[in-house]
Amino acid sequence: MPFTYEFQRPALAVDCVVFGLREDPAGGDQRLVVLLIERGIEPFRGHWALPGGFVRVGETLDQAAERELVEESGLEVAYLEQLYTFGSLDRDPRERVVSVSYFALVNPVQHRLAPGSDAAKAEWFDVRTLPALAFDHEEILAKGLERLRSKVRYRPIGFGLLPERFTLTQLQRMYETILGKDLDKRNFRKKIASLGFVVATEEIERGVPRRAARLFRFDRPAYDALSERGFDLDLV
Amino acid sequence: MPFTYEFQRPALAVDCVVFGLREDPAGGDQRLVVLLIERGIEPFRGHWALPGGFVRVGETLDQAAERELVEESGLEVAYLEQLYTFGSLDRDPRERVVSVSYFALVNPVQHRLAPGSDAAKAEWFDVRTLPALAFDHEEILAKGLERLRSKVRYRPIGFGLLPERFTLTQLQRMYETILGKDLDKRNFRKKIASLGFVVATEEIERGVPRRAARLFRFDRPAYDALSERGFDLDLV
DNA sequence: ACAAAAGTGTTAGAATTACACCCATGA
DNA sequence: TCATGGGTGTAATTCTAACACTTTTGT
Repeated sequence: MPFTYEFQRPALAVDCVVFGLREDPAGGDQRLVVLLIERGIEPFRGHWALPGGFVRVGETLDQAAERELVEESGLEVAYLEQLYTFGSLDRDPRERVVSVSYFALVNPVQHRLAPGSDAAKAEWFDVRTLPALAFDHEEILAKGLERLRSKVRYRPIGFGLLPERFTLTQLQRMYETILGKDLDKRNFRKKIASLGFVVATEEIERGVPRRAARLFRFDRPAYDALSERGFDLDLV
Repeated sequence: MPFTYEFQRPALAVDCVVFGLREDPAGGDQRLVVLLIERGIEPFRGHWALPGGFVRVGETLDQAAERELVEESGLEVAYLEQLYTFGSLDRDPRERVVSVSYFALVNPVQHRLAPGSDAAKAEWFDVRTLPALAFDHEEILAKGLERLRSKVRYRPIGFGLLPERFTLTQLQRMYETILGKDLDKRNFRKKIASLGFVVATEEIERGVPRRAARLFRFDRPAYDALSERGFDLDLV
């Protein structure tokens, strides 16, 4: 080992803030939800926590985050990005653990959860009514929410929360749910149309008890081309 | 140790992308410069690298970043924030090292460098004409530049690159240098005046061979009050 | 026929951009 | 007196925000 003794090798973990959208069972409202795991082992056994775990040998940080999500919940994420690294000295009561946090979005078909081995159970919680969390996970979650709310305004990440094909009303409701405010339907559609990377498909909704809406999709190549040439979106 | 063997304890380092502004000796141009260290030890001995080093026992990540800056260059930073954590497997030829990168701004009076012990020498480089860097430091630096250029547009961090008291022309030139484009003097001043947190002092420049400009300062309490009530700036 | 959401334009006000000259100072 | 940057306003244009009714479809 070429390093002198005073350098530390803290344990290295990843923790994931996973967001989804869910229809409120009572009332037609939509809610922003986050995935939590009930811890099956100490410390904080029985407490709710963000899905996560230790980084393994030969595994990058991104890989560790994705693996933990699959292991603990069976999820495939539509969007994953690194959030922030938490390194206070006493964030884990066992010993020093540095945690690299991630921010993930999953679309509605993924919401069926298959809890894995080291998690007692996994559940979606409305971000406005969270239980007390283990470790410093409240701080991590707050950082994730902040990132979602700011980034969704200028990058097309919100599509990760929707199915492949979506209606403009679904798209608008997604923004309304994340930003916590109502948007004007006509102005919203004007803006979306002007962007050029939300394109109509030939399909329409099926099986709805009303006039069926046209389905749209996010055209990533079109977006990439635009953002290459220094394009700025400012959605909403 | 409560952890099973397959978990890794990579060495943990911090690396800092430190920006400053410098007057071009030839021609009145201003340049955005970044601090690099010539490595005095292997690996990459003799190569230029970002200032940084290993995190010590009992030291948070932020503390490690600040300490490294003082040790390697004698700098006191005006602004420091965490940037991104790099965890590819082979970024260090010795063994796995995970690096938490930081992004720092220093003001001009700090530009006198006092190289420390484990750095052969420290020097400022124009960001447009960088040498080849050690490790994955080019990637880290690119991330830092990207962060600076995007964040400076909506947060008042650019003041970290200026002296306490500055003229409006200095402020404008700072934005022009970072963003790489010219701004209109009258529109720029109108915008700054409308923000309300760049306030005139009683002082004017001294010792300049021309009409002296009024000095302004950044009023942090005024900014904090504004940004509390959901204010959005959109500088420039 | 009715309920429920889909779809569609215009106008007023606000914000942004383009643009040029006189002033004060020190050398 | 000259060179240098300091300081200032207006008009055209673009963008944003407010606003309501008709259409389609399934029950």
